[in-house]
Amino acid sequence: MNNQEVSKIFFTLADMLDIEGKENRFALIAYRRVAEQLANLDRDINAIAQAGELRSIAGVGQAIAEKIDSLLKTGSFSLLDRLQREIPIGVVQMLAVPDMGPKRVKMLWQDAGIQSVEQLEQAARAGKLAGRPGLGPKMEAKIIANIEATKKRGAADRTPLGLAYPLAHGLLRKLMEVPIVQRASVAGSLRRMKETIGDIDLLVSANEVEPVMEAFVNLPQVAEVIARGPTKSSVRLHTGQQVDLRVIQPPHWGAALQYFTGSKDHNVRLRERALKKGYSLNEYSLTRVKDGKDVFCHEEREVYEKLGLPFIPPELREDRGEFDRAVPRLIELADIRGDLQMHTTWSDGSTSIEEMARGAKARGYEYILITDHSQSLGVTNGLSPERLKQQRKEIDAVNAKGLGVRVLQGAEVEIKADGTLDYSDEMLASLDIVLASLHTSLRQEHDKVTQRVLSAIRNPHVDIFAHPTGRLNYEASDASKSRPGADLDMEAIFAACKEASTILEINASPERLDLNDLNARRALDVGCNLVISTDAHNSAMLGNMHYGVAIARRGWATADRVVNTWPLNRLLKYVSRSNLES
DNA sequence: GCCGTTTTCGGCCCGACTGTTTTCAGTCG
Repeated sequence: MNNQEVSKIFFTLADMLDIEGKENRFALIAYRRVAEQLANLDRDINAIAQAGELRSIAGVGQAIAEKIDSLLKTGSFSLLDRLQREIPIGVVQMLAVPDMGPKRVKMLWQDAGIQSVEQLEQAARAGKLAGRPGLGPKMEAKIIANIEATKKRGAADRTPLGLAYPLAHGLLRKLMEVPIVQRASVAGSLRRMKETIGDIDLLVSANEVEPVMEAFVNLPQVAEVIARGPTKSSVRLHTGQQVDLRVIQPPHWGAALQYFTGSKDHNVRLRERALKKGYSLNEYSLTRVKDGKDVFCHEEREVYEKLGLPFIPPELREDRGEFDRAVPRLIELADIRGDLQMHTTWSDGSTSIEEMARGAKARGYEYILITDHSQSLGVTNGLSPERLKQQRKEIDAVNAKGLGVRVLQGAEVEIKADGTLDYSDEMLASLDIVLASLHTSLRQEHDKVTQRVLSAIRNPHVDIFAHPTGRLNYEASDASKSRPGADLDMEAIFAACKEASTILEINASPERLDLNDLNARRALDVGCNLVISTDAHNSAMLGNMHYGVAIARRGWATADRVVNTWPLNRLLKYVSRSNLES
């Protein structure tokens, strides 16, 4: 059982106890906090259990540690067994319908015998919900609409970052055109740059609320207004995403931005700390408990300062130790000096080498690495050894033009199903920097695919292991192209990369983001170095770098551990040194 | 159920909006 599966069981356990309605609500909070921690863990839960270190996980005490142990050894524990016997799974699934919480689910299950989302829909359509306690005709209609919307959106209830980011900033630009708007920002998981986004949260400060709300709900992207109050409105876009807008008075900006950026768990920890310092914190201000005096924070930074904390960047606000560990200066986009994965018209890209070089120069880069595909990847027009030699001549010619950016020759070399590489050692030695990656036979079983990758990582000519897991995460409309990553032993991969000085890539392409944040953090803890590359297939895609930087920041990366922040001579020395060492 | 520069018991973050209500419960974040 992996981390995500164990996490899910604790979420479901809390849901079942919630429906049952007998358990102390703080116990539910405890189970949910642990579920959240498990989902955010950067090490394998089985390894932690074997080491007897379960209680080192925040929120895990004696009782939950025993439950996890039992779960990993036997697949269940007694409380879970009992609840699963007593509560049909369809009843729990009703909680996924918006406006259906534990109280309503329990009431409809026990009083009306409704045991699934399908039965809930039938009952609502038959008019059998209205009239029951707390339910009227409006809620009945809403539940039908909610079920329909859920069906329409399908399994993908979260929006990939690469889609949500431009969408949200487009809306924000429109809101900033409203004359009375003073400041505006994205908030929530989007500001934290999570790889997928639930709702898009926007925050605006203005002295007057109504004109902003009016502009918001009338934006052309809005399909439906879900809620509209004096400080907050929620809408659904034609593209399906829910967007929440909060409008606050200018003096509240700092507290409000902090509050609406979350995460929820981060905020709970922060407010606990505030209480210990004698303040109550809400989205408007810090309030001194002893005399009720409000302390306004015009800037978000002041909230942390007044509580005696360093500023915690949004990407770290996940209750993953950010209050207990020293917060380093994280890498920034401006630290990036070059891009070390891109494709050109030589293989499956649509931009020439020279155009890529010019695009990189425009972004202020000092160097780029051309990494067209190797020969066996036929669908991408991968390069034969002969064409690779011809490409070198073109690169030399581009460098001779003095564009102000150094073009290096590399390749994205396929790690074939048997673990061998797609070019001879002699060919690899002729390249400046070599990437190796998986595109085929991703579904090999755990040990086989891990060994295959380990042999590539240990090849002295391989400098970078690119998009390590191979996962793809397309938006819902294109979900058929999505796929989970290979079943790799990441601990073994990280250990081998450290040993061989092989660099691990964070692929900044929005449908990859691979390594993800948790893997990046673990890789850094183990001692590996990273590279952030766009994998651009045209010069516009070089602009995806900021997504990769965000993932690195979420992994607590400093610039020094990311090799494409280094000057070129340091980078080249490093990769040649690693060749010699191995 | 967890936890402790208010430690082994008594606390546990804080508020907005809707619908169904005559003052609030339920849901959501």
